[in-house]
Amino acid sequence: MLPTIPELARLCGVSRGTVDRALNGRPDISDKTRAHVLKIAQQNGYVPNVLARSLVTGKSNTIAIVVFDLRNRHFAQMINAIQQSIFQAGYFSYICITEKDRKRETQILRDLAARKVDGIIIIPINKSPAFEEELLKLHVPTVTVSNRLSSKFSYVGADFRLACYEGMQAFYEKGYRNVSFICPCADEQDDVNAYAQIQRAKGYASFMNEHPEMHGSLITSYDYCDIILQSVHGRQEKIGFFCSSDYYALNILAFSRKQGLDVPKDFGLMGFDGIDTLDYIEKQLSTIVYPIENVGKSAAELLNRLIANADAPHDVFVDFAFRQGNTL
Amino acid sequence: MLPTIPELARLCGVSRGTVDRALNGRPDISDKTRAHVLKIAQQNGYVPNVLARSLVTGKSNTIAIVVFDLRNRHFAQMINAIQQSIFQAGYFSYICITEKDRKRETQILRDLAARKVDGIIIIPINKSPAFEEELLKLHVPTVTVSNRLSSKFSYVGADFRLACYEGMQAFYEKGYRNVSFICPCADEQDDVNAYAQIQRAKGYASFMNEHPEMHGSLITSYDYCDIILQSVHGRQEKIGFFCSSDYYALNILAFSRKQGLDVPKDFGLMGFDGIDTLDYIEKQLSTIVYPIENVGKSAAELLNRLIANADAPHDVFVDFAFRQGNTL
DNA sequence: GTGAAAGCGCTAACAA
DNA sequence: TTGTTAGCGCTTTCAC
Repeated sequence: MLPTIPELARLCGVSRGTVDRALNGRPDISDKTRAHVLKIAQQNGYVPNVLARSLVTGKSNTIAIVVFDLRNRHFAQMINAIQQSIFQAGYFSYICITEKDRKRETQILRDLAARKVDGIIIIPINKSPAFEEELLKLHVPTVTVSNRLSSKFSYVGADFRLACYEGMQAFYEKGYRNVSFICPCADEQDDVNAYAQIQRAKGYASFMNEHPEMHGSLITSYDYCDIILQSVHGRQEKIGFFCSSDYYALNILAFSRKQGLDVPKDFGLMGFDGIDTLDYIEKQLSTIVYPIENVGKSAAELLNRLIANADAPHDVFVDFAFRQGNTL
Repeated sequence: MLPTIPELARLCGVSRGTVDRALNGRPDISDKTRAHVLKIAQQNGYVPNVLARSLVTGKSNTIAIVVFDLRNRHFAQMINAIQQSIFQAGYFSYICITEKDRKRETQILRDLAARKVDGIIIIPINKSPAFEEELLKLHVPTVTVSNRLSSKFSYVGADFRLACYEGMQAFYEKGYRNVSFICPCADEQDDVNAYAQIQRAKGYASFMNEHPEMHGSLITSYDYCDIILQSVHGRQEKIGFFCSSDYYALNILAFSRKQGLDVPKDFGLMGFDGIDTLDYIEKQLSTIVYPIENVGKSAAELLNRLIANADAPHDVFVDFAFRQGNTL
């Protein structure tokens, strides 16, 4: 349907090599022939076949972004940032959603290798050594984000542990001596990679360890709203809840609205991530801002360097920041 | 690095054709040879080269989703729904962001044709006949979403005009006789495709025409918050604002919180789309729900049929629904 | 400055 | 049942 190089060659009365020279701005061709070929190509709506080109060059100019969700604001923001970076470099990107299905993730990675992607940015949901080995065997430059795999893979993230430790300090300074940490993901099966979440829980635990005067617990149940309701009931002492993700905090705020609870009067609340949905709600949620746009940008740049075999840091840690709202 | 078919053939001591038969479950091969080839392939980490396959079959098993934004909840939800549908059919998808840059959109479409995508789902930002012609010349099955191009292209959307007309009825029944429509996008340059937005504005206009007792205007300025502030000031009569997108309404709610205005006491507010961010805010925004997941699903199914040359409706209109909140 | 030919890795049609 | 071969559309090398 669309013309190919041999076709243009016939139309122009020159050889395929000459057409190639004209089309791709290569030297060793007269201005006249070049102009002619270009005109004919244009007239016939010539579109190069990138697949054929990739087959011979070995470069597909495609990268893949593998995440387990898209509805979460966080991922959309990150993907957006990555796209900005790579588009200029001429890359297209596959977006792949694993839905926290480990098998699916494995399959997707295999498929991506079959499609000869030049690189992969992934928030992995697997973590087994077998998985790592498979990923390595694909021989595709890979950057892991948020969820760490092992030192065999480049990583972009933040010091989540320290971040939560500092979040706890904020509670402490505000006079809270009873703070629980809400982190349902930490409870998932052993074989799921929840690194980022677990590090956050560890930061909490480490603060609690160092402060025996503190009370509170790690809440790994998805019924955290009910648990909060019970904990708050008839209590005098200041009590706080630190969520490992803003989404939990948003749910809690919606819940307390319905229950007639007042934050921070009835309990203090803090989130994590700093998603942009927070801009629209009535309270300013205190949270730890994990600058996901920077993460995306860094991951893209790192991957670029890996692909180009250029010098690149193995890991990149972005700065987080505590943001004071009015829920503490 | 990774083995290819000729390599496996050598390793197995059979011909390339036989390897192909084994690998792709084709007939005319003994169980024994098949098993042997499969084992060797597995041992050597064989991964097919999909590019080479596509080159010969003429099918890339890839579709593209072209939108102008990703940060908007709406698009993320739609992409998610599309992915669900097409993944089962074995497709991968490129996500392309045009950022409302018309040239960029044109370039992206050309690049997609060069990559031999099997189909395209697009919320177009161009609308010129020249653009349509270019798109047609690519000979790639295409489904337009929300923003209509012309009858030359399949379309998935809703009757936005009727939707807004009905939205106005809701205002009317609540006693509002002064309602303005906030639709900044309607003001964009002539050559930008803002079909969905403009249809909404038309629904408003048509209601206003039929009801001379109504007052109000079409607000196309992005300073709509200030305009509201002035309009509301010292007014007795019930006044309402109908936004062509929930995002405007969310901004207005955030603004009125700051200004100490009370919705719906000081003014009535209605949005459009029903994005899921609404679940987290303190008010229940009255809105028109445009079921974007259905849109995504329908678009994917329609595209599938177009690609397969199967019977397919030319256009699909999904049902919208007015959702009563507490902002009227 | 231009043409001819090999080959990227695969599928598919035809021989053996 | 298996092997051989001709492309898919392109890049690249080498010869003219």
